[in-house]
Amino acid sequence: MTPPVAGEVPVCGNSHGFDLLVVLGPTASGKTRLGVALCRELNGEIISADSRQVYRGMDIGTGKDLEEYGDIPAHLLDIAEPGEEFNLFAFQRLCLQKIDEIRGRKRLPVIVGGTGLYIDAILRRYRLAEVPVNPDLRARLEKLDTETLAELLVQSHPAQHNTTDLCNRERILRALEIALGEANAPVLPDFPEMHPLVLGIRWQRETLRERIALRLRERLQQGMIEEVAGLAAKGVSFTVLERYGLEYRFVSWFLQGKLSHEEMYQQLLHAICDFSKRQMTWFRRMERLGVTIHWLDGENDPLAAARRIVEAAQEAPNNS
RNA sequence: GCCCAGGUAGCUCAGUCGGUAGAGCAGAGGACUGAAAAUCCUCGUGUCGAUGGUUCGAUUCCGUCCCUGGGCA
Repeated sequence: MTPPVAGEVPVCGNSHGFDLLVVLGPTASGKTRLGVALCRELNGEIISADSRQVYRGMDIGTGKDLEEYGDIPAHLLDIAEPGEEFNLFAFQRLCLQKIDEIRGRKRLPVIVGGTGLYIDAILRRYRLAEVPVNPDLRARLEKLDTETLAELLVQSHPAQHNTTDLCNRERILRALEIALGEANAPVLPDFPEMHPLVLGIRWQRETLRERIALRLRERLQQGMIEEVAGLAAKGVSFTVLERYGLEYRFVSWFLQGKLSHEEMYQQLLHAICDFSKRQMTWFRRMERLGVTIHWLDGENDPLAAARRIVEAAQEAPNNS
């Protein structure tokens, strides 16, 4: 097989192949490495789809692996301050913008990440209206108790998309804000043409667990605890840190004396393994809802397998 | 060799005054369009160590044997 030469890769506007590459997988599966390698061969740039790596200064705990990128451009990393809000809407907007920019440079956008919801929002084209925070509305809603708010949401907007968290006051408020504000939102721009090729890395559970444990030990040696302590010293409150991912939550608890070092390690390890399972559940759901994921065996040279799939896709007419 | 105590779910154990059993942990599956590394839901059949006996019926009672701890020699 002949690896495509930079510049000759079909990137957009053509009727064959793909014009967007996605590399997904659970945590510690080797997404970044594969994404970077494919960028080198396909003249690509990476767009990170990771809800935690957007924050500056949170490197070790989010597994940012900055040294792996080398000269490959990586977008949507380090774009927010800890404490700042970042969410699905912001991701989708920025990601679509980056896809457009990268295509403008005649290069291939390569989305790499493990946040299933974010990737799904791109691949399944969620229609998200732009609804900013509305302080007046909030002030009025704040007076009602949570149960009333939930009823209000369910009754007035039975079709509201997010059905997960009716018991969470903050989320109900936001859902109502969106539901009530949607009518006044600016008209949504059209979704760009996309013919995505989606690759997924997967491992035997047992092996992935070993990789997660190994990586966690490495991160502790690299100074993960010091990183969290440093953020706390700079004024990022533990309340905020505890919301920014498992590493930050458990290390914060350790720093506050709520857990011993050993407890922190064990509980964190367990939480990360649980999380990787939930990620896989999300990917399976995406498949069920129509996204084709080409699975690569992490243990068996995923890059070579990816090359084969890419080559086959470049020859086939797209049909997305 | 003798005397105790045990052998029940992947692990730690509970229980059945005889009617084939259930907790915790571990594990698994799922929901989910604005905090998503979030939030929430569901899932426990296993020769009850082996083999005889008593019994309508034994994982439970009795005998023998095997294994694992501990003690005595």
